[in-house]
Amino acid sequence: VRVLVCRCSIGYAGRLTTRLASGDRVVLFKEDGSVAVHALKGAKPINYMAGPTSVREDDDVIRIYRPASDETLTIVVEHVHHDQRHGLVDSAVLEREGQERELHEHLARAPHLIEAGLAVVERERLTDVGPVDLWCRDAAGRVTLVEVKRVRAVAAAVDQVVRYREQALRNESLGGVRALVVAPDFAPQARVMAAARDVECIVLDVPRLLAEAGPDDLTLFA
Amino acid sequence: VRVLVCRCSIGYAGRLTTRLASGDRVVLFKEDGSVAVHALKGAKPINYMAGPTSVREDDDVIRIYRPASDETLTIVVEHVHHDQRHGLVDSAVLEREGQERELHEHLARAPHLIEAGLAVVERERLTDVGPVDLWCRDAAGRVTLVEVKRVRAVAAAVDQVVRYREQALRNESLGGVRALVVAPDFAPQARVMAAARDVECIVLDVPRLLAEAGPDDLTLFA
DNA sequence: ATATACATGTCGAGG
DNA sequence: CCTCGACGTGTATAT
Repeated sequence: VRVLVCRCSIGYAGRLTTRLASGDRVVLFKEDGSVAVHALKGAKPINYMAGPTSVREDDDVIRIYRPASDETLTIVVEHVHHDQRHGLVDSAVLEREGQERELHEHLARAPHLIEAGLAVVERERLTDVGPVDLWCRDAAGRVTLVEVKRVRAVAAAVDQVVRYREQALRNESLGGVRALVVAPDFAPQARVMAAARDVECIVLDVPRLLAEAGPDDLTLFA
Repeated sequence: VRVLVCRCSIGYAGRLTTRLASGDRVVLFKEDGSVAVHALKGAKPINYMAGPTSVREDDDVIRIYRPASDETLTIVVEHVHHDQRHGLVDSAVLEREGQERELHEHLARAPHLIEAGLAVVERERLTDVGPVDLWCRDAAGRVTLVEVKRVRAVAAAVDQVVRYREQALRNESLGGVRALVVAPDFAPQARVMAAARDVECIVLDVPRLLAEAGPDDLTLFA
């Protein structure tokens, strides 16, 4: 990895065109050909290129080209504060825990958290318009489709479950099909949409429940 | 900005939990409190924290905490290859060309690209369920709502313009309101949705048109 | 501060 | 290979 700290101007041309006037930045060149330009603020690079790329350096102009997508990043170096290559080794991979998939599993084991009498028939049931998170039957035996959101639900989440319901109605010609969105919190527009489309909003912060109880104790809640 | 090149192990706990075993990485600490951890591959940080944060360093353990979202990034430093602070200055802002916003402006100047006789009444017209990209009237005088996508349109884009149409019908009690999606390309699901909901799909790659002609020559196309 | 939509989104799973 | 939805999404903009 090469770490270049410099004052520079940067241009990008590819999916769009960007221009960044002169200023100090930290530029990382990695062995896989990827490049990341960090400005002084923000967690994400202000400019970047995915590898593989070809890097050409003519004097004070560094030109990074990515043939696969015909993108070019051009860095005009005006002053070098620091420039060093590091021979580094890293074989570790990032391990994640606590994704939406797990959420479904926990809810599938404790559907009463959503509603008394609810029974999960199938998880991730595939339809023509996408997978339904939880395909259920309620206490009255009605088909009930549940879309689970780990974070705040927005209008799009309501649209999503409405699509599933339409498809379910078409393919199964069932009497009434209910549509639910389960989320820790709902955006105002989502509430409006849900009311308009007859979708039920269930406020339920499963990650927090899991944190407060043990992962195996979800059945304790009601 | 502090640039730390080191062998380290990293843990993140917040919206989920991640763990990264020992390896060499480049860590950037910025003045705004944000932190970016770069592994040896990939343009984007493998771990990161948005600012503002508090950073505490006890011996070989660096703990970054973000109160706003109760997230913690923990870096256990095993070996320091390089560690340096740089006093940097950068007041430039990234200028982008070709964003969706600009597309609206161009289309507003050349609405005939969408359809002959179309007239733009208002851009970014606000409704209770979101802003309508282009609020227009067609040659026959009918209200016509246009949703513009810079990239391939998916089902959600169709849902979006349908929301706007519903709202328009409710608030204005207009006769017939047309709904259009303009995009360089449409996903099959989007086509199906559009047909089912009576939404028209207009294939139009405005960025390419702009690239082929000059930005001021859009009116030449028909 | 909150709410909303964009993004060079990027990434991974499923058919 | 394509199609799709999730993402620790992050980030800017408008209310």
